[in-house]
Amino acid sequence: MTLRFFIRQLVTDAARKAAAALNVQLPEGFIPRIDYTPDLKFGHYASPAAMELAKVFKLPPRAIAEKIIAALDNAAFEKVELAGAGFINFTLNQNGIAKALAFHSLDAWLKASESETQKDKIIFEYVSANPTGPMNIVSARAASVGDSITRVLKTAGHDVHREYYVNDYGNQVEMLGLSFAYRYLQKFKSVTLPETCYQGEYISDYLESLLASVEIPAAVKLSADKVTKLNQNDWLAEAARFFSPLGVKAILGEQQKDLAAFRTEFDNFFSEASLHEKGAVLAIGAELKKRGKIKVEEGAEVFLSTEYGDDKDRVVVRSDGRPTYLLADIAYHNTKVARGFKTIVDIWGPDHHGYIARLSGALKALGFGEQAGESFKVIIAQQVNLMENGEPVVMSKRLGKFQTMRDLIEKIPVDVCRYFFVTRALSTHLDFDLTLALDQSKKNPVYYVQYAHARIHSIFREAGYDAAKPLSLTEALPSLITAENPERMALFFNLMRFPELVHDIARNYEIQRLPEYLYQTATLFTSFYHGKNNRIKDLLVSQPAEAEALLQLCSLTAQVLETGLKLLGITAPQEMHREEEV
RNA sequence: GCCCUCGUAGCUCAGUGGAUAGAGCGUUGGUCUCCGAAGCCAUGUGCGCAGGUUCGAUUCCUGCCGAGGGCGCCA
Repeated sequence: MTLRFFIRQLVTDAARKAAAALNVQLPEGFIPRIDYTPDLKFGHYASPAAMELAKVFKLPPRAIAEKIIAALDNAAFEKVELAGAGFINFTLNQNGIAKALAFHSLDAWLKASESETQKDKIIFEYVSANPTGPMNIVSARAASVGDSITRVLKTAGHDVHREYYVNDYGNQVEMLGLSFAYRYLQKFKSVTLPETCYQGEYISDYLESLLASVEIPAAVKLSADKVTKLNQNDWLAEAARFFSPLGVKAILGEQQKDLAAFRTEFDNFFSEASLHEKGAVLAIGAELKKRGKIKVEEGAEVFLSTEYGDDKDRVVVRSDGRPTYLLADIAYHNTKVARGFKTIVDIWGPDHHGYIARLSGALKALGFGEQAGESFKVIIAQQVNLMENGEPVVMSKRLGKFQTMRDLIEKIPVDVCRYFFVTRALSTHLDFDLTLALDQSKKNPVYYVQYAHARIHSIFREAGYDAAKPLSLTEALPSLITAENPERMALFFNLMRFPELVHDIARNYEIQRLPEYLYQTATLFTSFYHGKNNRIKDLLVSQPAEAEALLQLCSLTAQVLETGLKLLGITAPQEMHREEEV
């Protein structure tokens, strides 16, 4: 159980008693807010509950706060004070603090705190890059954020499914096949690649590996002799059909390699083509029609998305009878509903924001969201600007060393990439500073956090402890936390917040708060480490019991840093080695 | 034209409607006989403008100004 949850229960009880005594009704489902005090000198936690209740109770906040304090079970508190306009400040005593430490390790504590989560079945879709070329930097950002958020959701106790939607159907896939065909033809004959084809050199590279590893059927196989008497258009059509699925497979394989190198995992890669093959796409169109949400205009079937706040109605079946991408996406999201997910979250690229209204409208039209707890949320991953020496890096072909996710991974360590990508809210533009990313000094925050972790392991090595095994936390630890040792107290209460932060992020998806927290933890630890009274090496001789307790504090810090970094897909090294400057 | 994101310290940015708005970088000055100096300590006249909602607004709403991005019977 987290301390915040514990206090919230006590305040809820007290507010209920206060309401009964005053003969007023608490608002339906009232849950008092429990915040952190702006400074530990005010106490450890604070609640503005009395201010929130002022209107309902028709009393001044301070008067309500007094009633709540009077009704509060205060066994866990050293003091409970009324402050400011009506804040209730809580200072825990050692019994209270020990509540959180009853689990002896961070893992056990997190596990026990899962019960505070309203467990949900969540599907998270992210990256979903088109299988027509290498992934770009925004995909890397989405991968990093999606992966980290889902790790947090799991830790908080949710049932999470991570999915990648593969657009392996339609025009662009045919165009991909045609691009391969042209590149193949170019090996024997000078032809110009049409503008509609994929221009990237990577097509030729993939073609070569395909030619080396796959049996090419006679109808497609070319030779110098055959090219002279070729019916070019017929051959191109045939060859495009042949290369199309192979090209998708090859490119998807490369994408998966990059994702693995980036330590991002998916539970499933969902094929769009599989929906078309099953007839699920046209079937969902029929379902919308049955529900009266389709009109026919110039021979095309049009979804009435304006009924759901869209700018205009959207074509879902073209006048020639072929479904649009939107209809396939509706069918895809319908499978998410059918698979029993209550919370559906998508991370999309910046070019898709206009798409939210029509898809969420379609889900509403199909009845999703009518039941309690059902929600559909889209997070837009905004663009990434690469910066070098304070100047934007132009991503032109000529200058662009950093056009793709792979370029990025090859140049910048994954630990650094992943840290940088999660330091800003996904929905805001991100300047990615390559100069700072390559900097191994203190300027680079990820190394600062890792350094603090490594330093703790160094302390354990020096003290003759096995650093690989976390120390079991005992009641000796809270006894350290006294006002005479502000560094210990600041560090300790920061550590107490970690499980609370996990729950917050699981609720609001604001992953950027985690790297910020870890940096803060590293700073507080380093201050503690330099504190005159905290020299474990000396205390081991003079005050072995206190040294043991301090080692527990260090161990808990290391567990928090390691677990936090792991949630971000970043390693927690036990020793740091700086690469020599060349 | 419509939509999205952003405007906080010299710079890059934090800040689930609450108490004295915080970090890093940069600047300047201290600091290693001592568990790792990738460190620590000190150093600041800042919420774009105008309304509104609220007991309370940097936070929510509206308008304006400024910056970036996006708006297909492509996927």
